[in-house]
Amino acid sequence: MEENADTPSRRIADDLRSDIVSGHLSPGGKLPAVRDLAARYGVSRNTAAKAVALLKTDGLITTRYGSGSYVRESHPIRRLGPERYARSKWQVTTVTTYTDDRGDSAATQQQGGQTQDVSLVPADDRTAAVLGIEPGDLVYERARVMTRDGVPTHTMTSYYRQVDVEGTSLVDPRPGIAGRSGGYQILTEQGLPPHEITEDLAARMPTADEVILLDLPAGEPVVELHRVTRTAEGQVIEYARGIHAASRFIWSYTYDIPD
Amino acid sequence: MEENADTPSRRIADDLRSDIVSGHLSPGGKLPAVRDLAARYGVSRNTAAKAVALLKTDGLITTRYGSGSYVRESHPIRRLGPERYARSKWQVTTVTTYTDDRGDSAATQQQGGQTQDVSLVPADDRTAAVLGIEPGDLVYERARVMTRDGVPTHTMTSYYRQVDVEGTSLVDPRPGIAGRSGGYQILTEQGLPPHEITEDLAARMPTADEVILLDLPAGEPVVELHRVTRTAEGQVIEYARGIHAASRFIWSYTYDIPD
DNA sequence: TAGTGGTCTAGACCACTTC
DNA sequence: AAGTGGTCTAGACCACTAA
Repeated sequence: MEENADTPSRRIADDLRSDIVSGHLSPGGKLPAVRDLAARYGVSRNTAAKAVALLKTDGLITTRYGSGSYVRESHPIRRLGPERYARSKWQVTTVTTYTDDRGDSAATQQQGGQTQDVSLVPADDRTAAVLGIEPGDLVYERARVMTRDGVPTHTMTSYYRQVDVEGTSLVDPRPGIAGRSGGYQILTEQGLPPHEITEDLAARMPTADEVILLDLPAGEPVVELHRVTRTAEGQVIEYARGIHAASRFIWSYTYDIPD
Repeated sequence: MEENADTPSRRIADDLRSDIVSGHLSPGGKLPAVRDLAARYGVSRNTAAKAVALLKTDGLITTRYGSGSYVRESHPIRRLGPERYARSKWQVTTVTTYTDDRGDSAATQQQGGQTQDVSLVPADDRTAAVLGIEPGDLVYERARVMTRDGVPTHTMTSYYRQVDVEGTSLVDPRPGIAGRSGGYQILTEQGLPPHEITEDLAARMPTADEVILLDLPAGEPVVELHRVTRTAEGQVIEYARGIHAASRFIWSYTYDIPD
């Protein structure tokens, strides 16, 4: 059943792997140095390094330059269901504002585990098609990077038609209102209450940029999520794209069997 | 912005990568031999091989032992929405049967791009919890491997309570009835019409077994899908687990924003 | 300063494919 | 038989971390 290349580097990697999964090496624990592995197994340093590299691309360990190799800590997994968009979570009746302590002049702000950056950009083909405008037309882009416990977990970039959000606090963001899911609140105030969501999901390996942005360990895939939000009348009011570190999420959907 | 290690192997890999994305090397096309790359760049064979290995783990190329390295063909992507479970697709009124030409005696059969294997197995903890039975209780396991154009795309293994399907054609499978989505038809005949589905999705790197089973190229993630099917009364009638080659699918879900 | 991961060279052997 | 990918050795240098 097993079609394993029985090579020294694979054997060393397998030994280390079973040490990890069996718990002999606990998360955060340090692996033997590559030089030590080489000596213990009687192989060259290069071969031992290759074994460690295998575990790295498998996402089992992380290496810290000049420090050592460590068993990767498994991150808490968050389950994402439709309830994360529930009205009760973003619909506010009394607007509570609070001032920004640090008084940033830039549009980028740190607030509650996310950065936010709003700008006016020309729509690309996909965005234009979804929002029902022409490619190149200006749209408001609201780019966010969400973090949890100081670790970046995902990005989410929303696009709005200019006419839909012009003059709102989303365009000139102040803390307290344009936070998480604040977009839906603003669209509701604009007479465009969101009603229906379509989410498309695809998994792939990250680009080099995404590895840096999300601080992804080697061997961690990402899930690319495209979200289209419509009103009850079917008008598209938001198009959003997000990149999620795969290991930190589970998506969950419940629906009736169609006819 | 770019935090790229400027090493020879990276540089070679980058050159090849831009040849691929620019189209100078078309899908299915052959890359220069490692020895040639080494000579052209004036590096050791080892270094050139490392560059090729980088592209391989990125999923951009495939290597064929003893033959060469080739630009990976992009597979057609299938969009998966709830409509794939539509009643009209599996509910049959007139049962059409046809005979198995090859007359296999085994329970494993080839039919229309999928293998099927039915057996009675003890339920693991997760399956038991979902189906509402005790761990170790016997359940019917229906394991399938789906292929498309001769390429395996995903596995899907369903679990049924013994009492729910005993004596049906699912247990003693004959071709023509227990094909794709045949399980729902049988459950309906048993007085347990499926009504609601919950799907959980998670992306991760494949195990060694999955790489072999799905013939996955290096650097291709998988999506693990867990499906729970219930009747209108909320009774769980099927629990299924599937492994999908990520690059061949997009999942799509549409739902109303909850309150 | 000592230890560590990362990378490289030059040469070698093996396994597999293609002809 | 020739070409190719995969792996290995032995030794070297560099960049980074930690004390």
